[in-house]
Amino acid sequence: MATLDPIETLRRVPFFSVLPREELQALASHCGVRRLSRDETLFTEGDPCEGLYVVQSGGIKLFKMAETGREQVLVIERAGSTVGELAVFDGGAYPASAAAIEDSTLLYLPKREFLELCRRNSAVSFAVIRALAWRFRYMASLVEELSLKEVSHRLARFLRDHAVASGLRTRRGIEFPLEETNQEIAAAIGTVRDLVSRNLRRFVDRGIIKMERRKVIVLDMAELEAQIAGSKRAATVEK
Amino acid sequence: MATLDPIETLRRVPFFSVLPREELQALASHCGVRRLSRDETLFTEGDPCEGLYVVQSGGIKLFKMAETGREQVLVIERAGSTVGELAVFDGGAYPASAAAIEDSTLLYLPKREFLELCRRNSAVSFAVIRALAWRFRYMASLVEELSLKEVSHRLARFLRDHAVASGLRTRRGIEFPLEETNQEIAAAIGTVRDLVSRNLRRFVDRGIIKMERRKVIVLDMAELEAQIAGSKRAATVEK
DNA sequence: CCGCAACGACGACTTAAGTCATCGCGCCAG
DNA sequence: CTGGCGCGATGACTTAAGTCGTCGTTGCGG
Repeated sequence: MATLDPIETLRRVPFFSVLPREELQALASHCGVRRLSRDETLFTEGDPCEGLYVVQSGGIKLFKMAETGREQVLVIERAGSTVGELAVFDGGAYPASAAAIEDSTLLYLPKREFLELCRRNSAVSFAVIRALAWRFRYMASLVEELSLKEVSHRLARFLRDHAVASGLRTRRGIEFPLEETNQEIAAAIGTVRDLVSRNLRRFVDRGIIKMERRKVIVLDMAELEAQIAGSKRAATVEK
Repeated sequence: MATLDPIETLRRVPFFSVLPREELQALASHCGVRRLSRDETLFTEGDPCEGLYVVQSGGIKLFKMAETGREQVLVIERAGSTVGELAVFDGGAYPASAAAIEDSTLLYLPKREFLELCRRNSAVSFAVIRALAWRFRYMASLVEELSLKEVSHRLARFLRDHAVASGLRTRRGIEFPLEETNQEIAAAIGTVRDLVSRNLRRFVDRGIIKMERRKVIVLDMAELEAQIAGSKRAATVEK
C-alpha cells in the first residue's frame, strides 16, 4: 500500500483543517507513523499519555474491559479522527484502552506540539472544544441506552445506524453487510454475543429484517425505529 | 438569603478563574440570575441552547429520562460548576435535561458572550478543554459501570465516593449522612429504588456498613473497595 | 489442502434486575 | 395539629440477561 500523505491526513481532522497548509506541514513534520495489526493494542487504560494519534487508515476502538474479559466499546474511530487527545489536556492517564479493529496506520503527534498549537491558535482550541462537545453528546446517548434501554432496543439502533450509514436501498428494503461479528456487536451495544444472535433472530421472526448470511435487509424501517424508541420496564412514575 | 456576588461565583469556575477581575466584572455584567425551586426544570433535552448556566448555590442534575419515567442522572453540578455549556459550542440542542435538586440560584450567560470570550482568550478555551476532558473521563467511567458492573458494585462505588467526599472518620468507621433518597441514588447508579434498599441491606448483613436511619457508617472500607472492583458475570474469554 | 479455531445458533438453565403489592413511619402542607 | 403522601422495606413474583454445553459451518494459517 502506498504511503499516505500525512498532510492530507491531518487536514481531514476537523480541528486541524482550520490550519493553513504551511502549518499543517510543520505539524506533519513532528508526526511519527505507527502501524498496528488487527487486534494489536495501541495503549492500555491507565497508561501515561505521551501524545495523540490520528487515524490514517483502518479503525481503532476505544474500550473499557472488565476483569471477566467482557468489553464495552466507547467509540470506533476511523480515518480522519483522533484517538487519545483528551488525556493530552488534563495530564491524566488514558481513561480507556485502544486497539486496532483491522490493520491500521496512525500518525502520532507528541503532546507538547499539540498543546503548543492549541495555546497559540484559538481557532484550533475552539474546534477541539466543538469536537469534545460532540463526543460528550455521543457518550450521553450511550449512557442513556445502557441504563434505560434493553438489549433489543440497543441492537435495533445499531442496525438502523448501519442501514443509514451504508445501506443500499433496493426493492426488498435497505440492504447492508454486517461486517462485525456478534461478539463485536455485543461489545458495542453492551451485552454478550448469545443475546445478539437471539435478538437478531427475533427481528427476523417478526419480519423486521431478513438475513442472508451476514447481509441484513431491513424490511420494516418504521418498526425498527419503533424498537429503538422502547425503554426498559422501569416505571418510577405511576402508570 | 443574601444576594451572592456574581463575580465571586464566576471566579470559582475553573475556566473563568483565569480572567483578571475587570474581565470577570465585564462578564458578570452580561449575566442574568435564574432562581429555581427544588425539582424545577432548568431546560429539557432537545431545547435549543441559548447560553450556559453557572451554579451559584444549590445543585443541578443533568439527566436522561425514559418514556417510562425512569431517569438516569449524568452528573450533579454544584456551586462553581457550569451547566449546558456543551451545546453552546456545537450549536446543537441540549443533549440532556437539567433540573434543580434543591432550591438553587444560577447565573445565566448568553452564548454569544461566552463564545466571544473563548475566541479571543485562548487561556479560557484551553481551560474549557480541560474541563471537558475531565467530563469525558467521568462519562467513560459511568459507561463502564453501567455496562460492566452489577448494581451492588455501583452502589458500593456511590457509598465510597460519599465516604471519601464527606465522611467523618470515627472510632466506629467512616460516617456520613445519606442525604439522597433511595430513588435519587437509583437514578445516579442506574437502577430502581427497590434494589438500592435491598443492596444496602445486603451490605449491612455482611458487616460492610451499619446504618442508623439515614446515616451510614462504613465498617469495612477494604471490603467496600473490593465490592467496587467486581464485575458482571460476563466472560468473553475462557475462565 | 487440511486441520483447527472462531463463529453462529440454540436449548436448557441460572441469576440479576425489575415489578407489584403491602405495611409502617415520618414529614409537611393545609 | 392532623391527614395524606412520600419514602423505606420486604416478600412474592416475572422477565431480561447471562451462562454453558453442544453442534455445525466457515475461514485462515501452516
